[in-house]
Amino acid sequence: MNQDSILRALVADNLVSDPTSARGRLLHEAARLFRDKGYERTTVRDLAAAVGIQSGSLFHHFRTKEEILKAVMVETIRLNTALMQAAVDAAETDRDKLQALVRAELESINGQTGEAMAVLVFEWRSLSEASQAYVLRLRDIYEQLWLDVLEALRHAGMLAAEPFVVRRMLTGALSWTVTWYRPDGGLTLDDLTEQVVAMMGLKASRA
Amino acid sequence: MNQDSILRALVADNLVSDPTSARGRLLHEAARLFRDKGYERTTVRDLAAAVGIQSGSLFHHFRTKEEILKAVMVETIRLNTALMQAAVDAAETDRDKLQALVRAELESINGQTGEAMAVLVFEWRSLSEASQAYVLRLRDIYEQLWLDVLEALRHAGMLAAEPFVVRRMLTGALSWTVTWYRPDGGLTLDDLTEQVVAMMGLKASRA
DNA sequence: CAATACCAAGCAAGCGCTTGGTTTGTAAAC
DNA sequence: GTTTACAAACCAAGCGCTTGCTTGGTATTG
Repeated sequence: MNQDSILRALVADNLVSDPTSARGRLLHEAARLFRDKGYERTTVRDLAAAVGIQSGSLFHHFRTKEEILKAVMVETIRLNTALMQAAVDAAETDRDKLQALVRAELESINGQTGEAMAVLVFEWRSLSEASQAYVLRLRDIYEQLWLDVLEALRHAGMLAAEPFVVRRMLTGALSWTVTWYRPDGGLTLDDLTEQVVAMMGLKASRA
Repeated sequence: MNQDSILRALVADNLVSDPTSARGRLLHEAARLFRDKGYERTTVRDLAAAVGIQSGSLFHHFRTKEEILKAVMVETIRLNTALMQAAVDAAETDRDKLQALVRAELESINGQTGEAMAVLVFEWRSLSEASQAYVLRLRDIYEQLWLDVLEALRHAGMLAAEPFVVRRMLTGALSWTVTWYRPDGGLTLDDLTEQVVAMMGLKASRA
């Protein structure tokens, strides 16, 4: 399963919008605008202009502006959960699984879905409470992928801190790369992955 | 130099507003509101109501709403830079200095100045470019404190990754605690500091 | 008696969203 | 293979409300 086929499978199940459809293009532009200017500073007129329609026509596709924000977040989580799952499945050892997760999350934050991931981090409070609860449930699935791997490492004596603390620190550290990492800065995502794993100082397995 | 005397010195030099003055109280309330609802969602009427005056009266103290956001950020950085400097100076070894910095930053994020620190992280884009540039210069001083310590550790062979990468990861990891850490959750800031330092897996000095 | 701090009222602009009507794509009916 | 039918997609206009900020005047304080 490569990235493209994972995306296609989700589109087929109607869990993610086809990027070439009107809805898909709007969500992509919305993610970019929300990241660049913030949700509140982005007007429905901005969103409409970005896809070349009138502001009123937006409401043919979405009932409210907030629904657009929610859709950006929901679809992003769905896609990345599937990508993460594939990354974990493809790795052999727990250490490799962790490295694969770090690499995949860095990719999701700084690659194709980067705009949407930044929105997920920085525009959280602009979601209504009901939407927050919904997105949170999706996020839990995603987080469990991490915790399973970290707990295995902890159990093997390779991890010096509590898995849930480690995961939260990693969430912050990796999310934050969106504010400073630039692929043309002489540091590849592989380099970065290596540095992160090195920094964590995993010990040799007791087993 | 304890924390109170550091604050008093800054107030005396007019670098930070007296927390008991009208301006100081407004900035404190503004930080709280900006963190809770975001800068854009917080209206000047909200701000005025929080200190018990009319919205128009705000503009006697600040020329624009953005100036309030800028003041929150500037004063917070000034205070925390001074606190950090004191923490570093008080520690002996480089390892202890790092631990002191981690502890101090966790304190600043989750303690008294927590609201303002969260604003600094999440409301950055709401600042005008001119203000961003100004705040960035102040931040550089603060960051250099960290880099000096991390470079010393690296030089001693205790650090497995590049200092500037480590600092950026730490910035993200520690900032992120504001979204999940609760002091009443059975984990003290000391515990957390310990876990962070443990997670980094500092090696024994070569010296 | 001047400066500082505030109030009451409201303006101009921009906001999300609605409305009534027109175009466009598609596919069956003839 | 043209006509008819109809929904989806869109436009032009603008409504009602909120926003940051201004104005002219009044207390309060040293």
